[in-house]
Order: sequence, then C-alpha cells, then structure tokens
Amino acid sequence: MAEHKQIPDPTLLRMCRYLRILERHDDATISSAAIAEVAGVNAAQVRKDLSFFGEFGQPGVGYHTKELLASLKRMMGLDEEMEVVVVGAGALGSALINYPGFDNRGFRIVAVFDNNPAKVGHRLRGYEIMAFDRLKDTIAEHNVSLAIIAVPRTAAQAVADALIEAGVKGILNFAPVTLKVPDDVVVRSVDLTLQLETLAYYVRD
Amino acid sequence: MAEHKQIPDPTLLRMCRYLRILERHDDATISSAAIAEVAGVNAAQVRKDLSFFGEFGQPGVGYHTKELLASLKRMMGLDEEMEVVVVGAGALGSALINYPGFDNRGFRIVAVFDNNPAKVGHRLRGYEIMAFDRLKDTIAEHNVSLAIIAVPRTAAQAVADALIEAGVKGILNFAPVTLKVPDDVVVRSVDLTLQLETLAYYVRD
DNA sequence: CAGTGTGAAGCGCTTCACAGCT
DNA sequence: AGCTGTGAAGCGCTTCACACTG
Repeated sequence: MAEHKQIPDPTLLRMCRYLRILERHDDATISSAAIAEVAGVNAAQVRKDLSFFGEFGQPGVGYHTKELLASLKRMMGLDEEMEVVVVGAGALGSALINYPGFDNRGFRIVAVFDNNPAKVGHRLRGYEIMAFDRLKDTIAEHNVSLAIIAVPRTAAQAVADALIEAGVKGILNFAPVTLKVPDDVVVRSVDLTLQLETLAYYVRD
Repeated sequence: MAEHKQIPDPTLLRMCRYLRILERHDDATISSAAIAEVAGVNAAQVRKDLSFFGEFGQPGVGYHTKELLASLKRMMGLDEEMEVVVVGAGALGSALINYPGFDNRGFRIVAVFDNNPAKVGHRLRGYEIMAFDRLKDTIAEHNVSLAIIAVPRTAAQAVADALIEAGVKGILNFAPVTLKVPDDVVVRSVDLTLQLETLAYYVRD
C-alpha cells in the first residue's frame, strides 16, 4: 500500500465511476449534482471526493468536463497503458480476457498462464497460454505490476505467492479465499458468489 | 430492502465468508480467533458479527462447528435451494453459468436469456437460451426472485426494469452502471474493471 | 443566483476491554 | 485458564450547512 493511503478506499472506487460518467457526458460542463445523480450518491460526497485530488470546479458553473476527466485520469494513474497478466484460463479467465472493459481502459494483457497441460501452448483470443514456470521471467521481462487471479480456490494462494515473488504489486483476485500478502502488495478480491449469497438473505421469505 | 436492514452490510458479506471457513473446518469446535485468522479480520469482529444472529458459543470452548454452520446457513437463507435466472449469454454469462460456486451453494439456474437471434434457441451447458420476451412468464412460472445481469452496459437498465416488473427482488449486476430500482429490490453490483482501476492507483510509480 | 469547497456534525462500523461463564 | 458476549470508546466515512466566488 505504501504512502498512497491518504485517500479513502470508497473514494477511490467512486472516482472510477465518476470517470465513466464524465466520459459519457456530452456537455462542456457538469455539476457535482449531475454526477451525483448518475452515480447514485450525495452531491457533497462527489465534491468531497474530488477535493482529495485538488480544486477543479468553478463556483456557479461546475466542472469543465474534459479538463476534469483528463486531470482525474492522470491522478488515478489511468492516463497511460498498464500491463497485466492473467493466471487461469478456465471459463472465468477466458471471459476476462474477452472482457472489453479491460482493453478499453488502458489495461493491456501481456500474458495468460495456466497449468493445465491440455491448454498450455494453445491460443486463447490471440494469447498463447503458458505454463506457470514461465511466470517469473515473463513478468520481469515486461515489467508487469498487475495480475489477475482466476484459478480455483485451492491454487490461489500459491499463485499469489509466485506472482509476488516475481514482482507483482497489485492483484485482482477472483478466487474465493482471503489471500495473505506482504504489506507492499495490494489485493482486491471479487467474489462472485458472495454477493449472490447476501441477496439470498434479503430476498428469502 | 424491507425490514431486514438491522444487520450491517459488511457483516452480511463476512458471514458468507465465515460459512465457507466453517465448511472446510475439520475440528468439532472452532474459536472466534481461529475464524478471524483465516478470514483475515479481528476476532472481536467475528463475535460481534455472530451476535447479530444469536448466541452460539460456549465460553472457554468456542463454537460447535457443525451446529454453527447449520444455524448460520438457515439464518442467512442459504439452507434451501434458490432459483436464479441469468440474463446475457456472452462471455461473462457463459462463465457464470459454468461457475461451480453457484451450483454448490444452493443456487439453481432455471433459465438463461439473451436477445441475440444467433444464440436464441441454442443450448449453453444444458440450458436453452431464450429471448427476452419469455422473461416474464418464465420468472412467474418458476417463482424466481433472484437474477444475474450479464449484459452490456447499455442494455442493463432495461433488463433490470423488465426483471423487476416480472417480480424479481434481488439482482446481481455485472454491468458497469448504477441501476435505478425501487426500494423493495436489492441490487449488488460487481464491477470487474473498477477494482482493477483502483489497483492502478496504488501500483503506479 | 447557481454551484463549489470545507469545517463541523452525524452516523455506523470496528476495536477494545472486561465481566462472566465453563 | 480459555473464550464468549457486549458496553463503551475509537475511528473514519458521509452528510450537512454555509461562507465564498464568478
């Protein structure tokens, strides 16, 4: 996590949503109320979030759409392409590789790994599937700092360990486990069934 | 959301994780400290979370694994099978249909919908893909209250509206938009790129 | 006016700390 | 002695309210 921790996590998540809203906004300016409306949050929240990064607005007018977008992208580290590796070429991994959102947002998949011998060497949407033993040199060679884990639960921690040893600093984990990682590595977990299970609670009876 | 709102949302999410930990635990008893260790949270947090549902523990001993598991499953509404429909049979939808986690946790997919004429009528892992015009009667017929949205961003709100009109009360949304829904419908959004984008912030430079 | 930026209040989740039980 | 259940403290995010600005 290092020294970046001054900005609240919920703010960071919302910032990304604001970016999308700005990208789809046609007018030259936009108010915090307008952003809030689309994002489904409080307008004061939007202003407070933005204020973490600086003062972009003009009282009585709002924010200049393009300017704000460009500034935020840069401050979020999304203004330049970022290399990512995907580990796990099962159903989920394949879907992620095909997912247009990643390409479109400046993430470039540089390699796909899987340890299933039936898959290694084959191509998946143009990417050659490599065995795990090529993790380290590939990551070093391309200077990759982000990885996506889409392997079964039982393999996830070992994969994470290998990725971290290879120098990865950020992990997006789709396996349903809590990964143990050093302090300087950031993990985000997306658990597909967890969310569905909490819905069951609200919906039953 | 209705009258269930007394339990904090973060607690609900953690409860599901505790369930998994209990399922994989071999000893007859388990302490809050042991659960906390695996879940990566504070032990007091575990006890507080559990206390929302009742008093299950035995001072000096801990919790009886199987008993606790059974009680929690029932209280979370996960003790009986629940019908789900999936809307969107693209890469993500297909991956979700294949995802073992759903089957294993008591969710039964009863129908898959997609409006792509090239897909309608075909089968996907045993499920016939149906056009959207069959949404309403299928949901009514099977008394479905949960739905998964895995369609492109632009179609998501319309799909949500149709699902809600058909009687769905809980939606797991994978499209990158904030859905507008009535108060009695619960939405959980899983945004695949959002998480990756926040990682970019921590990892850059 | 219309709308930003922000101190201060509000609120809810997390953690502490300890009484109480076995 | 070991561990639970919980009141109370702590802490951080959200919302309010308003001075300020073009």
